[in-house]
Amino acid sequence: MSNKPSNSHKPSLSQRAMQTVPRPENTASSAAYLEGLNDAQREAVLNTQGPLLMLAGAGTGKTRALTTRLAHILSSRLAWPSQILAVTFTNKAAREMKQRIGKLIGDEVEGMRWLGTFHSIAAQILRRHAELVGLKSNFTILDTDDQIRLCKQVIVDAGLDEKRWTGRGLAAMIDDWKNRGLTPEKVNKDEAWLFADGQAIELYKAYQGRLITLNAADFGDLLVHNLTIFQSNGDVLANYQTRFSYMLVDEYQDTNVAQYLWLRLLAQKHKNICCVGDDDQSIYGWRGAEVENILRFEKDFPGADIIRLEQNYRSTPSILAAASGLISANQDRLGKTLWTNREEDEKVNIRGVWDGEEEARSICDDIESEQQKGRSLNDMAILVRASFQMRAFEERFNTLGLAYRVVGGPRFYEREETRDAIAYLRLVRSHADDLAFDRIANKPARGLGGKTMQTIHQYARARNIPKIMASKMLIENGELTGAGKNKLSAFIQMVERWSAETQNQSPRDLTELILEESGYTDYWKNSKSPKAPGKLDNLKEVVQAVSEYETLEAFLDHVALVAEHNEGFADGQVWLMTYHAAKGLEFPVVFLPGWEEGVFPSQRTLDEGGLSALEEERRLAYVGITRAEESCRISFAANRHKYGRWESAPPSRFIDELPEDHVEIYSESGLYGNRTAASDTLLNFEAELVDQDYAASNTIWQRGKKAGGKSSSYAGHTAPSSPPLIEGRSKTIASQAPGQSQFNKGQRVFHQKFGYGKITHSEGQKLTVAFDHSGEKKVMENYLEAG
DNA sequence: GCGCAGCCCATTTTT
DNA sequence: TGGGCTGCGC
Repeated sequence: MSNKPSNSHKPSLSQRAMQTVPRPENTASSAAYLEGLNDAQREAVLNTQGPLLMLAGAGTGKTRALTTRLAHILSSRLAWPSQILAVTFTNKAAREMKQRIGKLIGDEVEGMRWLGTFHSIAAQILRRHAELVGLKSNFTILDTDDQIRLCKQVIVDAGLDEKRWTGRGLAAMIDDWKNRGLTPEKVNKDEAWLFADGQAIELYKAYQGRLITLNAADFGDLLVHNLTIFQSNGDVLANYQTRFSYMLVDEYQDTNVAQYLWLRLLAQKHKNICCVGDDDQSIYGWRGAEVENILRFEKDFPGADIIRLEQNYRSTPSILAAASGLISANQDRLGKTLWTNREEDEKVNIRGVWDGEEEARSICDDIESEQQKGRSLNDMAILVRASFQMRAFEERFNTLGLAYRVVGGPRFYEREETRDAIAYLRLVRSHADDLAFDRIANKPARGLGGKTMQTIHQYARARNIPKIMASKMLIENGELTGAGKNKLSAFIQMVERWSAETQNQSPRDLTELILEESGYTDYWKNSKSPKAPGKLDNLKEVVQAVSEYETLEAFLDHVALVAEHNEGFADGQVWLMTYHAAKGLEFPVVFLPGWEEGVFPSQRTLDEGGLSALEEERRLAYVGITRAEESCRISFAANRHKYGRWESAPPSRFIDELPEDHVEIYSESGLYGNRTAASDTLLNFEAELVDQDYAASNTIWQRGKKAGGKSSSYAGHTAPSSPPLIEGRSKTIASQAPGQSQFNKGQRVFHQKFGYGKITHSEGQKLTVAFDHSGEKKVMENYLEAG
């Protein structure tokens, strides 16, 4: 756990951090809110002038320091609430910050109009100056799904093959540019070849043009339009620069280039910008976050002070040591030394098991045994790398009748029926919202098939007018006839009537009216889909959500920017979520299953990500371990049922990076000890490891194995009289009768990892196969299929 | 316009 | 393995 900042080119950072910045002589420094802060936190609160980087390790009381700082600025009258810009990434973080400041300073917090997410604040600014980028102030904010659909239209309109060039692909590329703050004019010409044979930038332009016609902005636009406005309207920028005398940014390691530029522009006048973050917890690189922003802070803001919060109040020494040891394998980091004065307790557990089912079973056994010892289910969490890993746990929970909750998953406002209902409201608000029109014009079916929609689309595109207008013209000039015409006409009349009703009815009543009259509710009532009852419930939820707003506008803005919805978790449930979802949370007991190569780090990362992606995976592991307060239990399975096939993967390289002194290995005797078919298989995959350069000569899990393994009673729990893990293994072994191979010499076979080959030698279940592409290898027969 | 069979694919997801 | 999408047939 050495504090060895490997970035030796930036020595001044650590040096600075060592220095104690003189505490300002300030009467407020004796204020009650400073009590109980440690030295670093106190400094972070009182050092208000000039740029400041607060490097806050996991569990070091970051939020406390940050909210106290704001309270201090306000109560010292350094600024009015309206002069403070405080940005977060999530609505949840913004809400929490507001609450906690409120506890310190009371109602004054209500005046903090510029406390919010990057996107909500950028949206506020953009609404004020929309005309400067060709929008009207009531522009629609598009979500990801709208973006993709619009991209698809742009691709089709450009006459490209929509199978080769997908909407999703174009949207991803445009997003990437926007994350980097690039308008079509600023994109490097070479990047035109990233998509559609050199037409990428043209498509980006076309997409932006469509957005203007639709009077819409996507998430990325909120920031990029702000930048455009600031850069070409000095007076507007100066206004905000003057207004924001203090700035505070949470989770700075997650900012993308556009957000960074936005902050830098705004901070130029007062330069009182405080960025809080932890480079070791940067896990959103794949979404455009640039760890570089935090690594480079000092250069960007000359004269910056750096404060490290390193005293951890969350975890035991072993957990901290494990996390610190692991993360020290990363090259690009500022380096911190987390420490704690908590008592040493249980070491970090590492357990190897036979397969995924057994992993779920053993973790659930642990959970039940903790529960019997009086621990609440709320206090335990299982964190996974990817959601496919959740199924095994959910199945096990259901079998045992253990209450659990999954955090994440499809969100309320992203569900089909919610989005449909919202599309109706959007269309009622703005008849120009073609994306809403496309979505619900024929849902429920009104006989408006692809042909009619096609005609409307082309007519509208040719004249650059909204589709509703195009529809009306097509009806009037007789280009549409028959049933299609009548149905379309009736639909438009309905929409217009609803729009008129906006004046007379509350948003809630209007929503109910629309869902009723449009036939949308009936559409689900008549549906035979097993999902229909749930969808109807969700529609009621939408009505409920709308009723909390005074205007349709307010509700729609909420929907666009606050994609979350209170689902109201019950108490007494085990938490199940991804590492990403767990960031910022903490639990007494944390289970980290699936530490195998290909699962964690993920296969995708191994295949194409390179070093930086691997480092991000490692940070993810760091985030996972540091969620644990008392007990952290890592496991890996020798075999895993994945995509309908059995796969065997070596333990994660991250396991070998954990410091030996702080971990304890519990491996089953059957797995590593006795010579059984199972252990042979393990020996075999160990051989494969050597092939692939994975296994260092003396890895942790091999040491565990050499030690003969410990008993399968785990972490001091009483082992069940008949260990449930036996069932799982015996079942698997039973399929392979010992001694006799089902394959013959010369037979063609297939192996998951090595592909096709021919058996050259057999010895029991150990077969030697000459693979077509991978050469000759010894493998166990249960990894082979007849080829 | 709908239903079904076959096909392809398969991380993480703050706004 | 299984969910989501597509293309075809009614």
